Amino acid sequence: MSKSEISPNKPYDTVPSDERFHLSNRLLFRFFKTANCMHTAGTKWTSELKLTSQQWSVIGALARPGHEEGVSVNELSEFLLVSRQNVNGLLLRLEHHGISQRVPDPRDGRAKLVQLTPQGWVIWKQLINRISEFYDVALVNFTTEELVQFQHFIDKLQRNLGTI
Amino acid sequence: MSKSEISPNKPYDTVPSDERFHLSNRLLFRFFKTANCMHTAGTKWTSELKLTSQQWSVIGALARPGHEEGVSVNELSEFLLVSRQNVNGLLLRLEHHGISQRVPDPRDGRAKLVQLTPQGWVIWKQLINRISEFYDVALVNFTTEELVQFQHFIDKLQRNLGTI
DNA sequence: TATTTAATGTCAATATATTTACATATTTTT
DNA sequence: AAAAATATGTAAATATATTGACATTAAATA
Repeated sequence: MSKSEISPNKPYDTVPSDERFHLSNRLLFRFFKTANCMHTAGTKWTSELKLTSQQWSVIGALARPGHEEGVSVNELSEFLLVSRQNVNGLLLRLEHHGISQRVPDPRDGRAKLVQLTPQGWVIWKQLINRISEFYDVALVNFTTEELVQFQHFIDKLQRNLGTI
Repeated sequence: MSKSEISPNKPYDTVPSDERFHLSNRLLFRFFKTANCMHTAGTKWTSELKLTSQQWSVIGALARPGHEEGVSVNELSEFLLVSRQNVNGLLLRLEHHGISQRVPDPRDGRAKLVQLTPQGWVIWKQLINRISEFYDVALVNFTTEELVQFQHFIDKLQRNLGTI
């Protein structure tokens, strides 16, 4: 049952209103909205620590095993998939709260190593437990199999977007 | 195989490092990043129209069948799941480009009806085709069944977040 | 009818995110 | 060693998003 049979007067380049379009539209629109809700809910979840969900990501990236001695701004930018300039702004705010610091990279005079301060490590330990609770709420009623499947879809979408 | 059997010295409230946590962490982290990439890729996709992907949402909401005569800012805010203030900013930019306008609501002196201008309708017709191409790229290699399943997961996550 | 309550839109402050542009430091090349 | 190319970090302009505050209009209540 092709589209042209249904609406012969509406060619593809005028009104792409077939099922596939509506399905895609609904899916990606909700993906958008859900990501936004996740950010808002996450930020509310750790409001007592004065940390936004983006800041979770940065702190988590700095606390990764094997990266305790420091990470360059560029590495952070690539890991988080956001611009260097955005990372810089995030770091300025974290530094203002005494959570992270930048020290010169002994092996590259151009670069600086971003690392958690001792206070940052304390906050990380509180944060990771709070985040874990958040995950439990956000993903309650998902089986392990569903989580795997869900992530598989996200990764596929992400790869497709990477081609743009 | 409970966690306490694996690492008896690491109680839940210190290092929640079990499989479930890592799976959740990876999934939501990638969800975040993918949404961000989607915004960036989408905005690049319609850069020749000078429209960002958030503006797609607003224009699309104003072009919905049955809402051509206008929608209140509050309705827009609820539909898009973003704050009234954010909608206001988006509308200011759209109005600056002659795409939308606000007219007094004859049935409610407090409210204003947001509607597309004639030029806005012209742009919408160009936009919807470009968006359709974007969807095709973003969701290539997804079967219809997978799209349905994917959206089911997103909706479930969204509902869980709504409880926070 | 007068007062309170609620809905609506907007302003201001702040955080997140992008692109463009540029200064500085390090490599690489000549 | 000097010049060109590259990597890195920042600054500025703009868009998106939030919360808090507030003015105005409408609706509910006294």
